[in-house]
Amino acid sequence: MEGTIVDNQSEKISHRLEKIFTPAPLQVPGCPVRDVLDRIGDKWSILSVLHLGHSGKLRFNELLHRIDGISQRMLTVTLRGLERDGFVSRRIYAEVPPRVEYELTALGVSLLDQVLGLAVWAQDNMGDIITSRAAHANAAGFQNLP
Amino acid sequence: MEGTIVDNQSEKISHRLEKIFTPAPLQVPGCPVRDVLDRIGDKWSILSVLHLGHSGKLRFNELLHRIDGISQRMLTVTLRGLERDGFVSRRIYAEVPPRVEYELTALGVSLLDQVLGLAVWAQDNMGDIITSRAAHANAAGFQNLP
DNA sequence: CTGCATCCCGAAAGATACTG
DNA sequence: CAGTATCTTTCGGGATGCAG
Repeated sequence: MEGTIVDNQSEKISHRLEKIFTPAPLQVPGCPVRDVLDRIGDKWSILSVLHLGHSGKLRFNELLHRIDGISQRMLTVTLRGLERDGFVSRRIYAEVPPRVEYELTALGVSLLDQVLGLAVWAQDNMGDIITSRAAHANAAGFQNLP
Repeated sequence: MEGTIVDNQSEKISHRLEKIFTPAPLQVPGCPVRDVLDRIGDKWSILSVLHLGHSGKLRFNELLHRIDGISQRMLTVTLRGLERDGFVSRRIYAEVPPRVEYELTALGVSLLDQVLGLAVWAQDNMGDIITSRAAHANAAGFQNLP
């Protein structure tokens, strides 16, 4: 496999591809890549991580108001998942009224580092994506004209 | 906000966080980050991109057999989405039997580059995640004992 | 071989109301 | 304030059949 776009653009890419495909070829059961991708793929986890990274410690209601569109229930579910995987710490203060603070762990910060790469990429390349979508929308539109 | 874990670990992180949060604070409608994250968050897009990056040009049935667990329908849907966003090119050969080859575009390769960061990270840190999950499973187990 | 159309189900997500 | 409980709705995606 020589001369592909991948090889031409970045030698590092093929090295990392080997690393990913070598142990197990991305099989569904028990594949780390699949597993982590499923987590960060859900609707709210990444947003939560980005906000926690941006603001540091945050209380439940602070997160609830910062993450646009999330419901109380989904914030709870999301935070429980992130805590379970060790990305977020949950600190409860025995006060009245109760106070709970969430913060990224070291593992969470290292995840944030990766996710930021993707987020910045998304911002930088959104123009190209929009353009491509518009082109395909036009092409599709021609098919359906009366 | 000084002295947070984020600041201590990597100065670059805060710079990129600013970049992400500056234009619009991750609002749901029309946010590039959300948009791209939704796409790569679906069950099969990333896997398809990884396989196309690994093998170069691939035919429909080759992809179907390499991506463990995907159905014919979902492969079609996934490839259409990736093509629409400009990540994958689709080349049809007017032959009998018909042949269609898929390949990453330059934009697709640049996405692959980002995704690989995440994939390698996932492999490297899976141990910690498993450990954390086990700990929480035990903790939960105690709550439910008779 | 490629891949669209249709039907259908279970899981995920939203809305709402209630509690320590 | 910080959740939990419950109900309802949405929808991803699997199975199947058909077409170019």
